[in-house]
Amino acid sequence: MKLSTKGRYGLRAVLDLAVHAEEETVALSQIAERQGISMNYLEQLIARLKKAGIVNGVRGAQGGYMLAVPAEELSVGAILRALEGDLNPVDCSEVNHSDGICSNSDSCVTKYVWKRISDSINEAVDGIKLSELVAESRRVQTGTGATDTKAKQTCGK
Amino acid sequence: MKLSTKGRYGLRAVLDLAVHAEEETVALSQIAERQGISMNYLEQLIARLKKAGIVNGVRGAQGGYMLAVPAEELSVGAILRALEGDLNPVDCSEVNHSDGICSNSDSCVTKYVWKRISDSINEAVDGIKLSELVAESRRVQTGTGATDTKAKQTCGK
DNA sequence: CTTATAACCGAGTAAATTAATAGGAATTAA
DNA sequence: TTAATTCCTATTAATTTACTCGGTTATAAG
Repeated sequence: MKLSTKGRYGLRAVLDLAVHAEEETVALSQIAERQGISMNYLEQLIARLKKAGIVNGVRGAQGGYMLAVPAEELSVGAILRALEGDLNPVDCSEVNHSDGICSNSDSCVTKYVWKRISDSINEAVDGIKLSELVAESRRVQTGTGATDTKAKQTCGK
Repeated sequence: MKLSTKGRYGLRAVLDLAVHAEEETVALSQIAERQGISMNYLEQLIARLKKAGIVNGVRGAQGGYMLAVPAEELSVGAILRALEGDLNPVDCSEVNHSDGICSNSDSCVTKYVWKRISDSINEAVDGIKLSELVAESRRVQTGTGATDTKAKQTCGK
């Protein structure tokens, strides 16, 4: 029941992009360095975000990436789903029945549980906008002046 | 972001035990057959449940397992945590800070997100009692008369 | 007392998934 | 034309999951 590095790294990458939104485009190499993530790997993550319409890429020299959607309108849920796939705790084709229960099998009573978990996760992440994280990030960084030091990996590694 | 078979099979096993609570003890072989799960593997799952004080084992002939706690007092959350470990989406030692944020690193802003997810999952599963599932199970089975047929695996496999 | 039954225990293995690496092709500003 | 950069696909390494297997211990019943 863990998020993979896709979700963890990927959300940080999008946040990095949002924090540097005034820079028009941000090269992947910059994000990779700031966040301490392999650039090759990050490339794969950003590809998912691009496919989902969350970021836009600009090719060629001086190119890079930018948010395709304003941070105020972008939910953490949309970002995580783009990176991780759906956030359901169990793959169950019938989990979306009207009542969440199929009448066929005893084992499917537990689907009720999976549906409740799924709903609560999605509700939580859809309720957080990227702009909230940007604001929090600025609050935390303010006053240190050490914005160019490589981010230490104290969690989520 | 998926629950493993530990959680999926294990919850079904506990539910099976609760549904057959009048039988004093239930042998693992019976649960395994009814639920279509390998007995050897189930053994490992039940060991976790036992360690967590959720079930009791009775050794020897005519032995088996029984719930250690009434189904009304047993939450799905306690069961899943016993089987899966904590239900946090990210292992982060600092996630439990008073405000959920550490002032050290930019990357830790995302901890705010992990904490919100974590809280919502735990709230959801702690709010479901095993007895609710037992009631639902009886409701679904009523009228079929086919209680001895092997449960079909239509989901959660 | 013996035997069958069933919990209990730990090691080992196969399969799947995740995380990452690597190499190159296409595009574009300077 | 060249350097920078995205874009694309394949391969490999590492980790985790999902089991299997072989045994030991306890106990009810004959």
